[in-house]
Amino acid sequence: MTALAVAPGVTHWPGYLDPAEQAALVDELREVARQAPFFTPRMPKTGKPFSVRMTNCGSLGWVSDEGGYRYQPSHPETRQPWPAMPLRLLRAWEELAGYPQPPQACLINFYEPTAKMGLHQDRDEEEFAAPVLSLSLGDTAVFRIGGTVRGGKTISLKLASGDALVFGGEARLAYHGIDRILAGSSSLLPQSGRINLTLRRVTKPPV
DNA sequence: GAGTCACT
DNA sequence: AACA
Repeated sequence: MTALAVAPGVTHWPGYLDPAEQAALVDELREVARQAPFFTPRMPKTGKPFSVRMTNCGSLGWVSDEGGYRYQPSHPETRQPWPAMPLRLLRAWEELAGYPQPPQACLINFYEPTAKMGLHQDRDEEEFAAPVLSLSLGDTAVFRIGGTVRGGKTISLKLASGDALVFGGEARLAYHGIDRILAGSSSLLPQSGRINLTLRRVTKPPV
């Protein structure tokens, strides 16, 4: 498996999941979404809806609404605990994250072909020593990542179905986002669009 | 004056 | 289509 060093702290693994694993993972995510339905997050203060829909698995899930960005142990609408993280995701974390503790949160974002994600930092966690692991399923996304200051230089790369991307170390707080979804570039999903999984360690491990 | 902007 |  080829690891591409995209930038310091940023590694891209094209085709990390083979097609059979991708299909099996989609099946597992379908079950997650049955227990924890996709919801539409909203921007803090303004309440403006995101263009992506999301759900989570793991002990904590990332949510956003008028009250702000936060991690919480239960679904914001059903109030049920998030479903367990599929073992396949825990294995991917063990293999790629280089962090001794398991991930606590897996955010599942669904991008319709018109959905975008503006440049932002993942900084709602308390543990920045752990990297962020991203897995892509379905249509290819045009991903952009820069440095830790807004307005700095950025680079663009395409994330295809099965690709893994890890950003940690000096890139842990890098600004990143999704410029565009290339509709119809994959036939993994029954509809066009993309699923992105982001696995994160939220709290510092107990000493 | 920034923003998970909004548009060109 | 990518970039700014």
